[in-house]
Amino acid sequence: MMTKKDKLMCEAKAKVLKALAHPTRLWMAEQLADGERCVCEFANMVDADFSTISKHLTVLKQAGIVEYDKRGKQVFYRLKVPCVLKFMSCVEAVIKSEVKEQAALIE
Amino acid sequence: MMTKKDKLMCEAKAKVLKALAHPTRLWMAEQLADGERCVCEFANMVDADFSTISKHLTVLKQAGIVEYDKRGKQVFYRLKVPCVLKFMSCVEAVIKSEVKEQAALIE
DNA sequence: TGAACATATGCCAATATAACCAAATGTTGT
DNA sequence: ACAACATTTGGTTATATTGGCATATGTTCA
Repeated sequence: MMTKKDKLMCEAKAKVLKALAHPTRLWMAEQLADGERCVCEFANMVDADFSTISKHLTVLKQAGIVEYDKRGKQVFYRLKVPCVLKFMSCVEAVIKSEVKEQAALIE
Repeated sequence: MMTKKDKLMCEAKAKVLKALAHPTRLWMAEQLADGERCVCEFANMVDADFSTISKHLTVLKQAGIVEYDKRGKQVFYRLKVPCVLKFMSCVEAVIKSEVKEQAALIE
């Protein structure tokens, strides 16, 4: 049975996953594995409006994945819970498994 | 720079994450850690329309997270890449970190 | 063959997300 | 105080997701 407690817990977890479940946000989170970045750096690296990038970072912030630091005019974001990226090797395994199957179908 | 290749890769990964980023789907995936389940079992465990459950399972299937097996009238789903659940301990760490911070604010 | 059952699919309405532009906020240096 | 800059916020529109209902498909058993 999916209890009320289960539901609440899964909603909380889903929120975190959802935050990472966007190509741009995921990419930015991965970049932060190398250390903090300011919003302006992302603006140069990603092809999207400045405000769009800012909003994506806000989503990551609200999910508890990143934290930030205002220094002067700039805002620096960094990973708060770096383990989120360790998961990516598994996600890649899922993708590889799919690709393999599709390749097998073509044969 | 977020290259075209980066983008494609992140889109693929995001698709997998997105599939898990729904409370009901996440819960169902977690249940499958204990072994396969048929759709009818989920129907008894989750408070949602049968068709809704079926659709959620289809999303997990298309993301490559689960696979199924038709046996008689029933369809059994099981985890295809079990490591996806290992990530949950990290997701829980994110949540705990948030809860702690909020608790600290109240003090 | 036909009834009973398990699951999937199509359609639709409600809601959530994403992106851009324009405008607001906050900071630094003059 | 003002101009220049970095970032956030609000408004709007386009698109995607979700969930339920009704319907279709496929299987078993009599």
